[in-house]
This record gives sequence, structure tokens and C-alpha cells, in this order.
Amino acid sequence: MASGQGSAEGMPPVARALDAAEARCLRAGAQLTELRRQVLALVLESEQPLGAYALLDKLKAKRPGAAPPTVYRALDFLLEQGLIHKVERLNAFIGCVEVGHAHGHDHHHAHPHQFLICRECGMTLELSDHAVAHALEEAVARAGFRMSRATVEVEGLCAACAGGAS
Amino acid sequence: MASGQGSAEGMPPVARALDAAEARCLRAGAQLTELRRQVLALVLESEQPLGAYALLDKLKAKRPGAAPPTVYRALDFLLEQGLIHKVERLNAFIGCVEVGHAHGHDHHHAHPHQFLICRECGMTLELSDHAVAHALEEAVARAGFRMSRATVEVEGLCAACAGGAS
DNA sequence: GTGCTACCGTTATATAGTAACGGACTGCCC
DNA sequence: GGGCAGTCCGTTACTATATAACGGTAGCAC
Repeated sequence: MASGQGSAEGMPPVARALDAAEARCLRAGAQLTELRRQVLALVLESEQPLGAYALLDKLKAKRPGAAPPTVYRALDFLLEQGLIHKVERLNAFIGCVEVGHAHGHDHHHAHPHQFLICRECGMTLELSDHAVAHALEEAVARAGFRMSRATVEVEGLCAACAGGAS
Repeated sequence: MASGQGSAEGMPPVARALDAAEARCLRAGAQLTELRRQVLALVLESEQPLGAYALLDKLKAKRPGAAPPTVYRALDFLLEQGLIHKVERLNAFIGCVEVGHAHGHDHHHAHPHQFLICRECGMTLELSDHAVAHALEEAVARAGFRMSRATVEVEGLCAACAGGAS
């Protein structure tokens, strides 16, 4: 396997996600190169969404010559493969929680998802709420639109931060 | 009235919207100054969402000294008053369709809304679908979040563009 | 070999957004 | 009237985000 381990048991979450990404790219006929893998690892290691330039800074530790196009090209690839998402409100990128889950069919990319962003602590949570997705599909169809991708992002207070200060 | 006309009948839509905006600001105790009015007019005159710098270019016709802060300050004000929305996916601004509608109570700002963006022709449609808003509220609450603002933007094909090319 | 493609390094530039300072004006209090 | 605070806006400079364009290299088909 990609991480050189025989099984997913006991592996750190990031390594497991990288293996899942590797497998997914293989199936899709896409190449998860070393650069892309490094960028994906950096995104996954971060708890919070990471801006492209923050990513670039981190990347420079391993790849001194890295420049904006280096990260953006990798990010574009990862977005296309559905391995990460972009949080539009933050101009930042975050790992997709669905990668590595078992699926009956390949959803190529762009599964329905929603982000909850805490304006206090910055924590960002990904939901995959079916009811929201369904309601949105209906509304879009009623308007005569054909949907290809949806961005649903909520800014607010997470449970912890809402508890502290009203 | 602000536009110097006695009634809304027969007025061009933009002028009517400007009057509504004026009234709304009055009620809110906010000042719709000449600059802010000009920026709002430019946003309303455009069929499609307008970027801040596109706006700036247009504004320079009337206000040669205009600079980025000129537009951004006006846009911030208009956003706060709920007179325009920002389309995050496009980094662009568009007039709010709800202004001028009759409301039983003042919703200060931020009514629930969704954008449908045609990737072919760029047309952007604002919805105010209650089912979507409701589903989202429920999902957010289940996650223990307190929502303050939501961004819902769908990229796809409008009826016209979907009809032409499958 | 030649030609093609994908990937990436590199430089430069475009686009989006803010910080910070100062001047003009208004309203208010005394 | 003088002083004071608040709002609005002009102006300069700057930060942050993203892309264009060119060139090199490695792999592969023929």
C-alpha cells in the first residue's frame, strides 16, 4: 500500500486518508504525485481550513522552490478529485470527510455537503445533510436550473463558543 | 420622494428600487449618501453580479477620484443594510430582490436567500426558498450550531443554456 | 529518433481587499 | 462662539488571493 503498511488498523488518520486518496485516484485513472500528496497531507493535517498561501508557506519547508502556481495546481487537482473542498467564505481549503468511506458507486466528485463555520474559534465542520441537499435540488429544479455544484456555508457559533458567550 | 416622482407607477425599476432603498435607510436611521446611492444604482443597473473593480471603473465616470476604498466602503454599507448581496463564488455583488417588498416586520438585514449561477451565460437568479432555509436551520441546529448567516450558491445551467446544449 | 502529453519550476502580473491618515462637514454641549 | 465627537469620504500605500505564460523534463507511443 501507499503508506507501506499492511492494513488500515492503527494507522494515523491522515495516513489512512492518504491511502484512501491514493486508491481513489487509481480508480479514477488520476495521478496522485508526490507534490499533490504533500499538499493533500498538509491540508489534512490542519484542523482548520487553510489558505493557499498558508499552505504555500508550509510547503516551502519540503519544497523550497514552491510558488503560488505550485499550490494552486495541486489544489485544483485535489478539488477535481473531490479530495478537498474550498470554503468560499474563507478562501481556504479543507479535506473532504467523505474520502475513505465505502460507496456502492463512484460519485466521481462533488458530493453534497455543507459547511458550518464558527466565527469565534474558526472551527469548520462538514455536514452531508440529505434533507438540505434534497430541498436545494427541488428549489433549483423548480427554477428551471440544472445544478452542477452547490456551495452551502453557514457562519455562526459552534456549541462550545455559543455556550460561553450568549 | 427621493426620485422626484409622485408614485411608483411607471417608474423604471432601478429608480423604484432606489426609492425603496431610501425609505428603508430612513427607517433604519442610516444615511444613503450620494456616493452610496451611485454605487447602489450601478449594482442595480447591472443584470449580472458586478465585481468591486468593475464597479470602480464605472464609478470613475462620475467620480474620477474614486479608489478601491471608495467602493468597498459603499458596498459594506449596502451589505449591512441588506440592499445588496455578495456572491461569494464570483467575488461579486448583486442587488437584493427583496428590497421594496412589503414586510410585516423589519428583518433588519440578511433574509434567507439562495443564488443560482449559470456557468454559461453568467445569469444569476436569487431565490428565497423557505424549504431550503428551513432544512438548513434544522441541520445546523442538530449540529449544535447557532446560525447567523448562510451562503447558498448553486452553479449550473439556466433553463435557456441547458436547452441549447445538453 | 520524433512527437505528444502530463507535470512542474519559474517569472511576472492580474484581481480582490484593507490599513491608516487626514480633511470636510455636521450636530451638540457648554 | 469654542471645543468636541462622529460620520463620511479622499488619498496613499499595502496585503492577500489567484492566474497567465513560458520553459524544462520525464514518460510513452510510434
